[in-house]
Amino acid sequence: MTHARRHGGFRVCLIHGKNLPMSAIRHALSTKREDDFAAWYQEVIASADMAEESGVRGCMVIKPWGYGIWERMQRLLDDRIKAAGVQNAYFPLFIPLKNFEREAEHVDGFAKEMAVVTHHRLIADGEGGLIPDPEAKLEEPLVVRPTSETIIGDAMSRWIQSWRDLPLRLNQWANVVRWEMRTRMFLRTSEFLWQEGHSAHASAQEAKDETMMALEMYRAFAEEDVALPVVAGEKPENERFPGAVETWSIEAMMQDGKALQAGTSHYLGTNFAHAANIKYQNREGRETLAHTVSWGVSTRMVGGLIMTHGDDDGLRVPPALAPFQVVILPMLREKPEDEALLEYCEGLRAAIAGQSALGETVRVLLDTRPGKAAAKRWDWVRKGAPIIIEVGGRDMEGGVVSLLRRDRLWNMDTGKPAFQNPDRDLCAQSVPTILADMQNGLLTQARERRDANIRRDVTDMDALAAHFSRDRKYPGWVEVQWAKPTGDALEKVVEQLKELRLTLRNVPMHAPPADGTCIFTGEQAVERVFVARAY
RNA sequence: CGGGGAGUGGCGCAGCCUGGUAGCGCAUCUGUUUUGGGAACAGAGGGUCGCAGGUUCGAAUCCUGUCUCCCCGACCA
Repeated sequence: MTHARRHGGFRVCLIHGKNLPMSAIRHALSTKREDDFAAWYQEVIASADMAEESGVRGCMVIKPWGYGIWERMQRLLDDRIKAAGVQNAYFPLFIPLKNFEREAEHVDGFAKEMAVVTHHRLIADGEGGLIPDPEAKLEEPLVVRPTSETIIGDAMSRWIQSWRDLPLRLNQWANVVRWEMRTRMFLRTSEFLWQEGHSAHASAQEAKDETMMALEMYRAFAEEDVALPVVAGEKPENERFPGAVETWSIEAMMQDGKALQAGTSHYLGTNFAHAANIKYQNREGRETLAHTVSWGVSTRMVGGLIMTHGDDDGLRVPPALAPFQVVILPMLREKPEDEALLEYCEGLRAAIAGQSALGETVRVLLDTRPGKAAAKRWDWVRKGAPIIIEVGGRDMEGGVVSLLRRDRLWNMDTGKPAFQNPDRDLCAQSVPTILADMQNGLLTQARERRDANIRRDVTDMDALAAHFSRDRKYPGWVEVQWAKPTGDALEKVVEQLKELRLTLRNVPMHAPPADGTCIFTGEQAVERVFVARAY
């Protein structure tokens, strides 16, 4: 009985958030989350004008609104990276094939998904087409980078001679290519945009500290900027980055209960230093291998934002990331009185632009494109602009405006948009408060939803299988206790989970110590680990 | 890569089985009337039917190949 009730509770909690009178409301999207989450996700992207298919396998065109959100992420994360003392640099797109041959695990991990450049010229095929010129075959093929450990390692080996050269801490913003079997916009594309941090250190401890520094930076970025509650923890051995000694991640719960790995930080030990010959003379004059670290966050974070904050009316962009936080829509009539209205709106725009919210100048757009305000309103609702302000002649006469908060879109009594009508000047002053409240509210809402959908009382495999049975639409996550098996024993566990379409996510950092038995082996448990379906 | 589905104006689809001048809805443009709120009416523009071959007097339609997208798996920092 508890089960049935919980199940019902989960569905309401995961998708609706609140019990709205759904039937009375005409939503801005045609697909609801609870009806078809995957179709809903794609409709949000299309109707918010974020991205579209390109015709090139697995590659997308990121449109201004989607790219604007990514640029905001870049800005805020880059500020954090620089504040941590890491410097930006740029390394080549092409990596010599032989670089990958030096680290066995690394090549195993990536060989199956690499794009390779083999020719440097095209010639006519005699039938109106072009083919790679057989005469222009490269001596050594070039790999389009799937990640840059090996080429940055080359540079590090040249730049590091002495212990005085350490630590060397770099970051690059770049695109990478991984020839994935199955792609989904933003979540897994053949080409994606990211930042990759790379550092070399004198000691294992210092390198591990850097690994944790990056992980904590990601946690703060996710929660404070993206309003994405995450669990930071260590990945189990089988989920490690190829060639890493330790892989840490931040994991977020999407509204369908699946887990999304939203950022990773790897302690690479001396594996890559050995492969790339990153050595230095220590204070005693002895040649020593450096310890290296890498960490990355990608455009996948945009997908996580959509699946965390989107609703049945489209996207909701957290104010910190919104390219425009406030959009003003004058109700233009193509008549002489438009001029006075525009002047009134311009006054509002200037007043809002003079405000500062979340530590930055408020980003406000006065949308004067021709068209009806009501039609444009729904465009901005679907795009997820935090505050939409409509202004008509009657507002102007009364010295007020019509303000709509994207996080409180509907008046649940009337089933209509929940407009407020503040005084124009008070409205401008209240914008920073509203934006801060919304940023905070989105995080709180997502965190409560996540916490309500984590179970910690599952102690045997039958109960686990029941919890994740096929008729459970959105089962969320389960935190289990385990004996941390390794090698073949771990493989067996992974196989068991695979049959349930489940994966091990991570071992949360701040969990209470284990006090039970291992759900997989029955031995004394040593720690807790999250089990979930994953993207 | 395995199984399933689909590519036809910007978007969503019908037509294909049974070959014979390319259609519908939304969107767009123009005009009129409206308009405190996701307008109505009238008219108009826009497609070599994913691409390449083949069969045929004639191909969106039949055949072969190929590319792309979606779903389920497998795969996946």
